[in-house]
Amino acid sequence: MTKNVFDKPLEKSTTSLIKDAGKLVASYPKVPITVDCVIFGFEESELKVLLIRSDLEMYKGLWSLLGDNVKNNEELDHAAYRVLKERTGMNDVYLDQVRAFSHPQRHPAGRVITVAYCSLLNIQHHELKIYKNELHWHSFSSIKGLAFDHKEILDACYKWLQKRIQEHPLGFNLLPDKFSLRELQNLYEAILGVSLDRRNFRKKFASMDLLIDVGEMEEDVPHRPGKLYKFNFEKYEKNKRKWIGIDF
Amino acid sequence: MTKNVFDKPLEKSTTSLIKDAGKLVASYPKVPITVDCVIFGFEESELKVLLIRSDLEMYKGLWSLLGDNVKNNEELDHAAYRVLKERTGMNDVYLDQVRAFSHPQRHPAGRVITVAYCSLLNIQHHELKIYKNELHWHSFSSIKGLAFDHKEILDACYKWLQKRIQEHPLGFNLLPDKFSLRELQNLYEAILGVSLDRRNFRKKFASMDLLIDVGEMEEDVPHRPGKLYKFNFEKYEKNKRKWIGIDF
DNA sequence: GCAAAAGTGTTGTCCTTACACCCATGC
DNA sequence: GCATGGGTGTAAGGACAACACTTTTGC
Repeated sequence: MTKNVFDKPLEKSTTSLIKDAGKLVASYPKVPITVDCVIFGFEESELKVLLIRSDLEMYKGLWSLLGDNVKNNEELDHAAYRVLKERTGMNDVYLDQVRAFSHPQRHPAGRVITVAYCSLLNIQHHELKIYKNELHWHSFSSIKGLAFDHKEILDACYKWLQKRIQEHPLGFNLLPDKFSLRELQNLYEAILGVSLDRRNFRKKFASMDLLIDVGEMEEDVPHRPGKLYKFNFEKYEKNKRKWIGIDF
Repeated sequence: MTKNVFDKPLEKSTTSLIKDAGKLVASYPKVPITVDCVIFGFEESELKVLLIRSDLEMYKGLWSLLGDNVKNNEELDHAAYRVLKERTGMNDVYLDQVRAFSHPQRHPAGRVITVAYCSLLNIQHHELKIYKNELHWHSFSSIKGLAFDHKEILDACYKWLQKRIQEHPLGFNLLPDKFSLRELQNLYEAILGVSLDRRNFRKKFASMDLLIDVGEMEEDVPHRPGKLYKFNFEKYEKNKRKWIGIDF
């Protein structure tokens, strides 16, 4: 039994209230915070990621995620959008927070905590406007080592993506406005790392009734052209699934 | 077109590598970091949460989550476990990171970023050993306002829990070792906020074949006693689901 | 014997899976 | 005409939802 003056749970403690919260917080250790953005794209049936060359001498030659420090009084979300804007010139992109990484040795210069953000975007739609530090798309599967712990962050975001894409229609952000069912299927197969039955895949999406036939066909393909569709975001938003089901 | 010296994406940039990473990081703004733990329990068919009285004068009388600042070179996970240990005396509890909260005004004393952790535990199993700041269990549904932005954090963790419990057998951490199907169903109903068909619920768990009949019955119940079960964690770990299914 | 919850089965519907053939186009 | 992928249907099996009655126990 602890001999504590507050032994009885429900007794009101009136002693030792802290008046100067500022002083308290001033006594906390302070840490540099960064955000790192994992930007996925899709092209030629392949999942891609935006990387830049690390500009640290000690990581010379290695690639790294798009990141920056978080400014004074800047929200993490804002910092992530800012990084994306500054590094790529892109707007109109949605970012999701994945999680924080805090190994004390994760940054060679001492402790830096980073918060990972993830996004998916349409390579055709979002032209890179800034190529500083050799910014460009890398095939996801070819990525071996990265600067810092960025490989670990990337892998965590990839798992996040795999899960997320099965529950939300994120995948459509990776495709052109108008896409064929084959492209859609390639996307899912590439991200989930499985192959899917074509007929069942098509039936699945047909039954969801969330694809709009735009009345056009593929062009410049060396085989029979497929129909083009776009995703019915409005309908999706209206009928969002209220999911109840125990499954493990 | 930007007139940038690195216009060509694939050209190797050999200029302006940063030699002194320490200096760079030293120039980053630094922020006090805290962790906050949302500890869920379950008792008398009700979802509960551990709270303490805020010890800030300005939040006098309000309840708050269990939190503390993150120490120098301390991992976030470690800090969360430490808080739990220090505040409750509990060991052997799993914590999951939910996400970071970073509104610049979320802490009255200035900017503090917090990372929320969530856990579920068996109230019977984990006796509170420390009652400092009136630590005790609160009925989740009765919680109105909390200090700081802790209500927002709590709500985010509740949503996280609802999703999580459908995909992972977390719920069993909230129950006694041996439990009846009724208790299990009460748990799911309380957390998901729905009512479930008893027969279908039992069939579902029967078909999973993850419950072990311990050959005992409930005692001291004012009605026909039910069989007691325990969860087969080993079998679950062996057969973990490889889930592929598009559903939104 | 009454209240309260335990325990149990069937049926219809829907979703998922597995599987094979003809069609349209470019070359 | 051949290669390439587009487009389609069906049957079986499994999961899920809806639904009501009998049993056991405490009081």
